[in-house]
Amino acid sequence: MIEGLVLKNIDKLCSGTLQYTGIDLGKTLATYNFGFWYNGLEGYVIIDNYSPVIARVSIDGRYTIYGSNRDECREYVDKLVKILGLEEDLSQLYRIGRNDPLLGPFIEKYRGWRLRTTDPWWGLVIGICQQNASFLQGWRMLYNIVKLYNRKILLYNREILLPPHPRDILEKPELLIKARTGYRAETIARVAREFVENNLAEKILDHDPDHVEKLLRSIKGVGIYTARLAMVLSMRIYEKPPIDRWLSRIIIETYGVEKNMVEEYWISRWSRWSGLASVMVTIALDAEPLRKALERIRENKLLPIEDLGKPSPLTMWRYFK
DNA sequence: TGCCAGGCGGGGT
DNA sequence: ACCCCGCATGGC
Repeated sequence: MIEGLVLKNIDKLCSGTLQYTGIDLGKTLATYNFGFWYNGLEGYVIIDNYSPVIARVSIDGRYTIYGSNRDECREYVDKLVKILGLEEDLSQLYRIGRNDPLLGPFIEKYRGWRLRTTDPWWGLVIGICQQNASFLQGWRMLYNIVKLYNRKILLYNREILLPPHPRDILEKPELLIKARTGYRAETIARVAREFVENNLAEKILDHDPDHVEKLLRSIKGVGIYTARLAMVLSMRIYEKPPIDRWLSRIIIETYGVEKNMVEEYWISRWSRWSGLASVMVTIALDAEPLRKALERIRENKLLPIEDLGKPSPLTMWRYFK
């Protein structure tokens, strides 16, 4: 119990229905999400994590937006559409990947799936927590972070958790250790400082891949993988793919390419969609550890398994509540 | 018990 | 340009 904590209450601003055919909002909301933000029927989408604006979205498309500034509602709906990727045209990617030995089945069965983006700060934290750890360990760190910082807002008197503000990290860096992030805590704190003290959010607005990658990599502890994953997850910059040891091995085994040619091959295969393809592979193979993932590929089990018995990108919301 | 895993930087060559 | 190591933590 934190003494004197008063939660800000934000109001209902507007509501409506998202009319987009061919989009599977359930899968879009479910992927890489926690139980406190998605329950199988509806989810909370954080439109602005700093002066909080939140959308409640049900899988049939109905939405309500909560915030403090009623005049901005139309702009918030536009942002919601962008976050959910509702207007992203993936037809070229589908054409390229139709018969792909790795992503073919996923691309066919999950046509309605879209990448749900985060803000750059949280995208970087996600990337850092994946460093040198299993999928499960990384997402447990993220879960611990949200729970321990316990940043909340009241939506019409309903409490909703939010990711910590970078300032929260600078105030209580010790909670990162409690969240079991280990040596990653220093990197997360450095990134938080970049946002608070050096206005990193403004600097990366131009979305030029090389410029953004260079800026992010200038932070100690943020390397090529973390920078690019954050670029995919928060800015839809797909032309510089994040390729970790896991995906690298998978590409080597599946396509029979040499180790030093992996990135070049992946980019040439997926054209400007290579970063999104990287994320798709993790979903298709349920983010299984390498051994098991390679086994799945050999057995041609290239679609997510509904009852895996353990958390996967699509089902982790059922486990982390 | 070590050893390793969806990285990274710092040290060597 | 490489190669190699240590690093928090957790799983096996």
